[in-house]
Amino acid sequence: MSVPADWPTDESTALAEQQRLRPLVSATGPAPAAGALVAGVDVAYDDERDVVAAAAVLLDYTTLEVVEQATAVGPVAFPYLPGLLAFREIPAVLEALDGLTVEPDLVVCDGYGLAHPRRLGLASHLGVRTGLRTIGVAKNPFTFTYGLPGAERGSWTPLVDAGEEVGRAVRTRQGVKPVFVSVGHRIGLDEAVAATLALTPSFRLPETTRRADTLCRQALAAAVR
DNA sequence: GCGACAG
DNA sequence: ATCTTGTCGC
Repeated sequence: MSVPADWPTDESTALAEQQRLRPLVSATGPAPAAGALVAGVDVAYDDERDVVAAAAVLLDYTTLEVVEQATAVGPVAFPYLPGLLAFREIPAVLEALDGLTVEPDLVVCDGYGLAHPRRLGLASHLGVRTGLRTIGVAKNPFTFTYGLPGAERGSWTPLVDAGEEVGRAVRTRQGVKPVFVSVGHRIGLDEAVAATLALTPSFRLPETTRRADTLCRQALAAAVR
C-alpha cells in the first residue's frame, strides 16, 4: 500500500484539508436498490510494527452474500487523533477499494460521516475523495448527545451536536445497545438508516462491517507473522 | 485550565 | 484500535 504523496502528516495541514473538503459533501440521495452492491470497509493496526491492514468486502444488498473482497497492507499514515481519524484510515481503505473489480453503489464505514466536530468524518471524507455514496455506522456516541431509542429493532432517536441533528442512534437489535448512523456522502439520513437496517438482519452491526472487520484482522495477522 | 474524545 | 479464554445463555 502507498500513502498519497500529498497526504497530511501534521494536525494543522489535516484541519485545513477538512475545511477544503467540507463544502463538497452532499447529504441527499437514495438508499441502495434491490440487488445493489454494497461495500464494507474496515482497518486494523499494529502500531508497534507500523503496520495497517484494510479490507473491502462487497455484498449483494438483497441476499447479503459476499460477491468479492480485497485487502491492502502498508505503513500507518497518521496518528490517532479524535476528529482526524480519516487521515489514519483512508489511505489503506482507498487501496483496498481499488482491489475490487466492481464499483460499489454504497460504502459502509466504521465510524462517522457528517456527525463530526467539523462535519467531515471518515465516511464523508472518503465519499468526497472517491465520489462514492457512503454512510457511517459507529459503535460509540463520540462526543454527541442522544436519547435512548425504544427497545425494539428499528426505533431511533436523533444524535445531536450543537443543537443540530447530525445522525441517529438506531436500534438494530431488540434490547441491544444502538449503533450511531450518519450520512457520509450522496445519501439522505432516512436512507442511511434504512440501508443500515437492511444490512443488519441478525447482529448489532451491519454484515458489511462484520465481514470487513474479520477480513482486515486476518490480513493484519498474516502481514505481521 | 482540565478532561473527554469515532477507530 | 488493542491487551485476551473460557464460558454463560438463547
